[in-house]
Amino acid sequence: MATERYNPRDAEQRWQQEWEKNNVYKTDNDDPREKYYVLEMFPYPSGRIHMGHVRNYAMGDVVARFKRARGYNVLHPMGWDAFGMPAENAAMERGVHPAAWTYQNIAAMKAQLKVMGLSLDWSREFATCDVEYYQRQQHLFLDFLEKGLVYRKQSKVNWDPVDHTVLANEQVIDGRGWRSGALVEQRELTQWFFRITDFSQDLLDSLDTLDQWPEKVRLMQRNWIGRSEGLTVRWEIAEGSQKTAEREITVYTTRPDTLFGASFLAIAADHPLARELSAGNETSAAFCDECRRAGTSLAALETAEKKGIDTGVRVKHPLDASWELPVYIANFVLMDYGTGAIFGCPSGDQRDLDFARKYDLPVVPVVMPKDGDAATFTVENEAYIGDGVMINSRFLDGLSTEEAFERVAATLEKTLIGNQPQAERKVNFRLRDWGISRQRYWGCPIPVIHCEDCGIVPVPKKDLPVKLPDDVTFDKPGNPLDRHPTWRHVACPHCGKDARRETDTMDTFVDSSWYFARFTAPWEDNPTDPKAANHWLPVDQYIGGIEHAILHLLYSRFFTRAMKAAGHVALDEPFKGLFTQGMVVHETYSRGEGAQREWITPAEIRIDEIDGKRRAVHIETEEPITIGSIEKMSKSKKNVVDPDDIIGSYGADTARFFVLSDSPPDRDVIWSEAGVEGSHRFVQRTWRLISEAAPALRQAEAKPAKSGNALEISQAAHRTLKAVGADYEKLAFNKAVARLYELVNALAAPLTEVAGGKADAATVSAAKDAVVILINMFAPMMPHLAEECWREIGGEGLIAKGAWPSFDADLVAENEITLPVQINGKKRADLTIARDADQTAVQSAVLALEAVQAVLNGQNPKKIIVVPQRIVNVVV
RNA sequence: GCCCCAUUGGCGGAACUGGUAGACGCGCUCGACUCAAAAUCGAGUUCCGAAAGGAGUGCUGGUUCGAUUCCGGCAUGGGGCACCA
Repeated sequence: MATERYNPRDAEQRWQQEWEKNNVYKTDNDDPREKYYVLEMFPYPSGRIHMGHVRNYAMGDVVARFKRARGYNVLHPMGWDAFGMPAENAAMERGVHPAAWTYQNIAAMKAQLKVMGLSLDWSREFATCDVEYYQRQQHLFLDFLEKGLVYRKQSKVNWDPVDHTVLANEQVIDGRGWRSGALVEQRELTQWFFRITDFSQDLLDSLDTLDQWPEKVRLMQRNWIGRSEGLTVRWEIAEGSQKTAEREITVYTTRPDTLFGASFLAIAADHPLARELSAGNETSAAFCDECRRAGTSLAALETAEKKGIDTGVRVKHPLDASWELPVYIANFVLMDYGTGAIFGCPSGDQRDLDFARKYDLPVVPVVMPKDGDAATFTVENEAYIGDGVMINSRFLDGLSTEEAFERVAATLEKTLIGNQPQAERKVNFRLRDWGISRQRYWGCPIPVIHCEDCGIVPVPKKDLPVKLPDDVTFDKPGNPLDRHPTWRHVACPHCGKDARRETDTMDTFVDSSWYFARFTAPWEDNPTDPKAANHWLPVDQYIGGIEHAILHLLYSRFFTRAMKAAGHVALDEPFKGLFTQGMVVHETYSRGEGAQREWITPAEIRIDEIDGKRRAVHIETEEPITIGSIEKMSKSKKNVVDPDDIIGSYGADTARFFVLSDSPPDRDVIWSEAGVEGSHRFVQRTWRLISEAAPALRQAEAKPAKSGNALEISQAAHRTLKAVGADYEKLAFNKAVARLYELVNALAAPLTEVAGGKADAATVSAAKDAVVILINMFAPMMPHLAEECWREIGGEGLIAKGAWPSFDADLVAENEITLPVQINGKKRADLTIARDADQTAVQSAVLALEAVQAVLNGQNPKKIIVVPQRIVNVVV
């Protein structure tokens, strides 16, 4: 009777070869069945996959296999997000060419993914650094340029004055360059931009149609796009104040109702007026420089202490010309948003209030809560930002905030200064155009040529691709394309004169903004084959980390619209269903500080617990290591766990099953191996139960029992089948796992009986039916074990090509239900009663219960609440 | 700083649309098998309490017959903030 333990090392390889031999996962674009496109966000080829990848791809694979079993023609491709900074860093640190480094990493990671047994169509694989891919991206860029979706403008970068290099925000640590340690400056460069703001309103409105996206992602995008309705208001500069060439300052405000609470104007350091004043004033120039040094990131800007300086310029209040207000240059005002100038109403905005207190500016409350008292309402250290009733606001007093908004808007629209209205209604978006220029080598070259006579000349499509030169060096700082001896020299396609290539490459977000479309016909000479793209798109189920909730997804949505404008696809929204899986997070470990800080992988350290305190030491050197915060697994922080150990000891199925168990897939998990033994036990237990019963099962016909002893077996199997199918549809893998455990627990005794030859024919048939269902249910999660079990019980063909079984409705229905009985909201008893019993029957049955009688003590209950099919609550 | 999310036993978590809190797994305890161990099987396992019973879903206040679930405030942790991908 004893069978051998399941050996994943042997079985997994065998079945992977079998699938490959049969081309099971190769997708035919002309297959007539209904399509289903499932896609996981493709990985950056950092070198090794980590548990976060395993989790992501295991989920996608369950969906792919499940949908295949449900009869769909499934597209499930894989590729590589292969351009980006780490390859250049490796080149600088180790002298490897970025291409060599990247392709080696891809080979290593592909091997790891292969071991996982994913049902991917590898024939469609590509890397974004393949010339064949980025050539089509250049084609798209030229099309967008032609459609007016691309332009150039001045924009700021982090400049390292020692390394002569543009730094990413990530590379700026406490205002200094990560390698040189030099204070980072901001430099203005002319850079390329995509006009994503052309689509602001549409990108916002269409969020409502994405009903298969998580609400939180839609909300984040809505806030990011940041539509606001407000007023631009012109403030005249008062005579007799600081001299300036300007006559007025235009301010954007969403709160014109609070105009009578204004106590200052604040302008950005890059505002034309600030620049003008700085030219002749050292203090103001120094302050503006300081603001610019703060870094390009919004987070850095907003966490910095709020500061400003008085320019000496005074402006006239738009509703009272005799009222003059000071104009400050302030570090919290952004030139990119609105008009680069605001009016500060300290009582209605916390930031303005802090600023006013700091510089001793008046604070006049102008809005109070509806039920407030105007005589006593004051604002001290907390601004009142809500809606309410206007006070201290002259002709607005007593109005609601909305009414006041309208009155001010109507008044100022009619007031003319120099024949122009003083104010105009304006819809404003927080969303900015997408800067795609990168001063780096390892990216897609922007296919443009600069000619002294002809200006900017697009590279003709017939001259594509603009290939990256291979012979580059990274021993010197700066962009290798810039200092390449020949690459940038080229004849102008227009006039033939000597000209130079654009040396900026594209942001890697561009690469990932259309790869999903390329997968539909990766062999096509044009960027897409519109027929294939329109057949497969939108992606039915897109799965990836929540960290991409805004940028990647928004850029892809824009790109799809731009591609539509250029005729490459016929749709707006690329992703119909989105699932944001939680991240696999882990503690970080490091030694050294600041720019010297060096990250250490978990594999290199040991955790000791001394007096209840956790301490980390380096295994090799025994030196103490700093335990840092818990963060998403990333190559840069090295807090990654390689799945090879787990797959090596337990097999891919156990690893897949384990990462799908327990945690809800959209929740972050702190990585821990505790519990992997349980998953492995389940694999072995399932194999043992099935293989021991297999000789008997092979002979039997699968037939659910409708009555008798075996009924329970069939009910358990069919109820689980219904529930697991629903779980897979919702991507609730952890729940499916729990149900499978329950079913196997329930089948253990009958299968042992069958194996021992002690079961009657009806039981053997019901057991066979249950086992067939069981194997099909765990097949999407543990495909190798499923094939092995399937063959063992004499199944025909491959489970990977099999159809999802259907459940028997009679077996799923419940005739009797057990109602919990509460007394005053606390459960005191159970009542088992026919499912269709009516309210009165339930009530009298409840009153007859001993527990209820005891509490009632002969009296009548105050109230009995019967929630059909759910619960009874007796109120005493 | 701003936007979004999470918080339930020793641990991961379950609880459908407001209706039995703790399914399932891990760990632990006890038992069976064994010369012994591993593997396996069985029983128990929120906390307090001998028990009866009581308390309990980060904290706090509210709505409700009834709140892990809805609303207000707070705390802690995580993600994003436009050049990490």
